[in-house]
Amino acid sequence: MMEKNISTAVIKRLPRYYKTIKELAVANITRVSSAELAGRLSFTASKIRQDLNCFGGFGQQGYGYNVAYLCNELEEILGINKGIPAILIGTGNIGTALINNFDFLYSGFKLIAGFDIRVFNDNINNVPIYNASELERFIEKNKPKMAVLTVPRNQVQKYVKLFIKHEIKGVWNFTNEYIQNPDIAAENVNFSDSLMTLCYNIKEK
Amino acid sequence: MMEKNISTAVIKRLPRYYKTIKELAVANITRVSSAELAGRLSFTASKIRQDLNCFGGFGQQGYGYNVAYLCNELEEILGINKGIPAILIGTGNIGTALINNFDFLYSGFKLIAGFDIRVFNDNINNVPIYNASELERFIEKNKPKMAVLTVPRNQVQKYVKLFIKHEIKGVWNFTNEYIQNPDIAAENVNFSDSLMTLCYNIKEK
DNA sequence: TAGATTGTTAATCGATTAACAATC
DNA sequence: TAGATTGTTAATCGATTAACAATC
Repeated sequence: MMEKNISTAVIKRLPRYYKTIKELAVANITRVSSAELAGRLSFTASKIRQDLNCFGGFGQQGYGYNVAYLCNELEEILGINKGIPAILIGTGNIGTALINNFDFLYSGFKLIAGFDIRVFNDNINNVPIYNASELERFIEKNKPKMAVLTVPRNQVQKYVKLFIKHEIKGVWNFTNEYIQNPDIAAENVNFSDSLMTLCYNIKEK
Repeated sequence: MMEKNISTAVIKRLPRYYKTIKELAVANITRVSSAELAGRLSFTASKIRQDLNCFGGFGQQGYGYNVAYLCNELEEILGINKGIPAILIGTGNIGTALINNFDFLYSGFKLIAGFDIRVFNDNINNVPIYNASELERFIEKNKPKMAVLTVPRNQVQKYVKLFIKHEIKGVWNFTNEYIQNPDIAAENVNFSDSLMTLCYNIKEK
């Protein structure tokens, strides 16, 4: 919680550490060295030791890291072991695909409802879908802490304002509008940025 | 083409420059300064000038940048004005959502076919979908340069090998397996990494 | 104890910002 | 010409890597 200023570079690597360690844990491997992790992740061992040390000394000289212990610690650090309540706004193609297929719980969230302006009391993959007119009342009552935003970009600012008002702490943003706001954590998933970057890199091949 | 080693940090910002400039062009704005762009993008003006200068002096002292000209140059640099032929493997939920909704052409690609092991001669949103058994023959004949990969992760390595063999230059990777291979450009879109990062950042709020 | 491997400091490398001369 | 704003160099800041003493 009160870790002193971890750099965003480190934070972005945490999920990769977690997943690799989790795989080892599932495979019943009990210990691992930074050098082994380095091989699996194509990072340097030095970087891995330095990154993990931002959060405490999880390893042991001459031994390495205990897999089960490190796995638990990373779950704690990321905060993905709590099933934080989340909602989704906009049940179009991408929204629906996420509800149907994405394992929210694995990444730390419990999807408790979806909303759309065109829907009245439906459900997708056991997630209840309500009309957008119910949104504020639902938030007040159920206090979700995160919202997935899969709506047209012209509606983004309206929803961001509403999220902040109701103390939603984070937004997983699939619109093409960047969200950058000190009052709410945002992850901007931008397909066209990603694909344009690929286009550039293809040229260089 | 032969630009001298542009850093990945710069390359990742190019799409954002392009989109902002494109919007100005569409709005019939003819000139823009680095300071104005800085305001729109929440970058520093200095960074913007330095980034753009990696590719040449597009601006003019005392004037700023000509929007239409810069827009064209950025299209050229990114290479998004060519409609590079692309295919998609795996027409599950996310694959289908992309075919139905994503504007490939806007990001530089023309989606010419989709493939799936469970499908025989179908089509989605006017894109023909073939059985995966047809894949190699199709590639040989139509020479796509990019592949969207939306298959289960245990099939990733098989397809990467096949892409390289047939000189596909880039892969837009939606599986949970990271692709990092000197023989093919890869953009790894990883939903759970993104969401775990958001989970971490929510805790800090 | 000897070997292994961490934690951590110092050195290097890269990216960002500041500053200003050049020039439109 | 005077004002504006770029292109570019130098300074700062941050992130990565190397090295090794500490220690299990």
